[in-house]
Amino acid sequence: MGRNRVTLADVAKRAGLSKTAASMVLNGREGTRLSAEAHQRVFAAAEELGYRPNVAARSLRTRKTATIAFVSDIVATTRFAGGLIRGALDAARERDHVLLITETQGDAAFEQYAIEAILDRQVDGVIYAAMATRRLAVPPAILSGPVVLLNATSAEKLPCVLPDDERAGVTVAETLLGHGHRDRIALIGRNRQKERDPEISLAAEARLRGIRATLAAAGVKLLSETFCPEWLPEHGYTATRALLGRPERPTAIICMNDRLAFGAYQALGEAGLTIPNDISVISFDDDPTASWLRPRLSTAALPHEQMGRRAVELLLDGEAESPSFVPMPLRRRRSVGPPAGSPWVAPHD
Amino acid sequence: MGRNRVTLADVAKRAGLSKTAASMVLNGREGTRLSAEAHQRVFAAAEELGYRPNVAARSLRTRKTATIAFVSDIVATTRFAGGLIRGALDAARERDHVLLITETQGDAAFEQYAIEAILDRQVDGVIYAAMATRRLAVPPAILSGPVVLLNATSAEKLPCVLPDDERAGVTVAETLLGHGHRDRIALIGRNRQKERDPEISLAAEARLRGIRATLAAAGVKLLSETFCPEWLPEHGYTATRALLGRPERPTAIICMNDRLAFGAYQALGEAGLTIPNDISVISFDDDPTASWLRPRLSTAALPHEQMGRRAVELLLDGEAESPSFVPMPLRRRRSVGPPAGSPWVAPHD
DNA sequence: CCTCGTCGCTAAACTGATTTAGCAGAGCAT
DNA sequence: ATGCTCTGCTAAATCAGTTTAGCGACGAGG
Repeated sequence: MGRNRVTLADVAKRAGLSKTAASMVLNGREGTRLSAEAHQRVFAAAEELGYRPNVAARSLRTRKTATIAFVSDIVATTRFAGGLIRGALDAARERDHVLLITETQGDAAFEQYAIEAILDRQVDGVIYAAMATRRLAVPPAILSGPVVLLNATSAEKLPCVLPDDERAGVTVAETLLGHGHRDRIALIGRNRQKERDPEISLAAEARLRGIRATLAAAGVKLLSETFCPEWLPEHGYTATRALLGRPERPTAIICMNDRLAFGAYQALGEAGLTIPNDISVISFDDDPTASWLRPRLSTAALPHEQMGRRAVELLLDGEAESPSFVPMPLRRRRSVGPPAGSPWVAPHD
Repeated sequence: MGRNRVTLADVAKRAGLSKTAASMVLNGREGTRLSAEAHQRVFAAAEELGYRPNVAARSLRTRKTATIAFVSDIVATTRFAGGLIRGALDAARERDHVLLITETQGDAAFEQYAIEAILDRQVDGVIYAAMATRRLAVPPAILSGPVVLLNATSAEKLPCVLPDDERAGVTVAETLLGHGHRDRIALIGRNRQKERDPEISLAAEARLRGIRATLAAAGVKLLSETFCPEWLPEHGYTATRALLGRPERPTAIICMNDRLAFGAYQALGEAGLTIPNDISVISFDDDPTASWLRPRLSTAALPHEQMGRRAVELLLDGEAESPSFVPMPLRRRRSVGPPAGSPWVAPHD
């Protein structure tokens, strides 16, 4: 790859100057006393020869590689990863950086290997990303340089980027209240593990907190809270069926994520109920399938692209206070309406 | 990052030998006449000091970076990309290589930039990936080194990795025939553009070819073929509704991809039909949602991980004939059964 | 005793950039 | 004429490895 590349020496020779001069001109160094004419000649020579610096050679001297490592537990392979990487990629490009991607697959040996591989390549910094928003233990080796945690926190109080799940909980609850739902709002997806163990999830507790605070402030209590062993479609399906078997039917269901909502749609469809006429559904994540459903699902979106972008900004530009919370915008679609049988008219959305 | 790393000189000094000796030992060079004892000392010193070579320094001399560029049009961000990257990552790790990821977003300027960025970093080779299986134009700059096309072909007959869509078409048709479906098989997702223009899709034509050849060989004709402007859920929904409005109801529907099948499920559900008792559905891709559906969808899986892996193998190990077709395994789930009203018993699956 | 080959190892060149230290010449004041 | 500063530029060191060329000691053969 690139066998006969033009080197700085070639440029210097063509410009009739020394490598030093060429280097300084091309790097736009201030305070050098090279003549305007020398500048011209160097630029012209570089242009004519199509000169591109050799990053390896440069970084050997400067210890900067303009390369960021994106290390994830397993995120790079899941559907959730796309946005994270894409955002990071964009922000990196804007800063003339490039992304080296590795995956630990949650395996200690792989992690060790991955980290050595990137450290050997002298990356300028590391973005350590998690698939699920959670607290994690950062391998000590990467603490030797700049690190930003993406979708994660750690005991070390490292700079990190997190989705604002609590605020999303507020938004979701407010939306339901705004449509006139009051005392017949059901919640699907309680999960003690996720709520209690920050190493498993930070989202569950935060979303719940936001929802509860908002409803409480409006003097509203949840009709029911259904526990689920996981946040998968089948559990949403089971939970919803159980819900429909109870005497008092809810006017709205909050699902802790879209996969649960997916299952809820299936159960509601089977029961012959229409969304949102009979029951409204609202959720979190904005999984791609949310807009495949009929009616399309209203959900608070995980701002993956923004998060990936923010991580790079934090890493390269510094500043910004540490737990950087990225807002989760509500995707207003068609799954939320006024409570069944109410004379209420939906607000514009 | 890694300010005070141990260098080869440190190792050599500790072993009481020259840098040359240390280098040769650590690289396992044959034909050197260094004593067994010298080997011992170098290994011991490297181990004790935790020596790790500086890749930049090495590659400056050797012109090998043990880095592969993964350039995609837009693939890295979609749900389809995950497996591709994951497979490539795995295969790269096995060969002690690392992946540099960039995205062109289908934009010429971005592409130009991305390619310069990776060429500046002296990557050992490039994997050029497309989101949709198609023929594309390869930017000349990357032809200066080893390239493998992933999920794509080109006019230049470069080495490439493709899913075996035609064989998948055969499998899908065979499955339906195997369950006893004959003359009432409908097809959803015909699309002239996709079938005709290889720069848009290679899959449509290949899948269709496989299906037709197989049915023809069994003396079976398709009941109907429905055209769709895109392969999205809404089009599958519309097409299925249209299908159900016809006098003769199909016993099985082949969808050209899972998103169409998703829409088909919705239409069938609304019509009160049960899968597979009333109608069987089978499809292509194995999108993650395929196993969220009720019943779970039988579909010929795009072998993304295998493909990513194969691309790296092709790039690094060479050999293997060029259009490397990766089989698409059928995920046998619950959406296919014997034709409605038939006394037929489903084969084991 | 001289030459030759082999063994075990090393000095130094080389990769392509950045950076430090400093040189030659011009202009000015003393 | 001498010393000084300023201008415009360059030689050489440096980064951390790999690779080439070859050196000194030793033993064998003539």
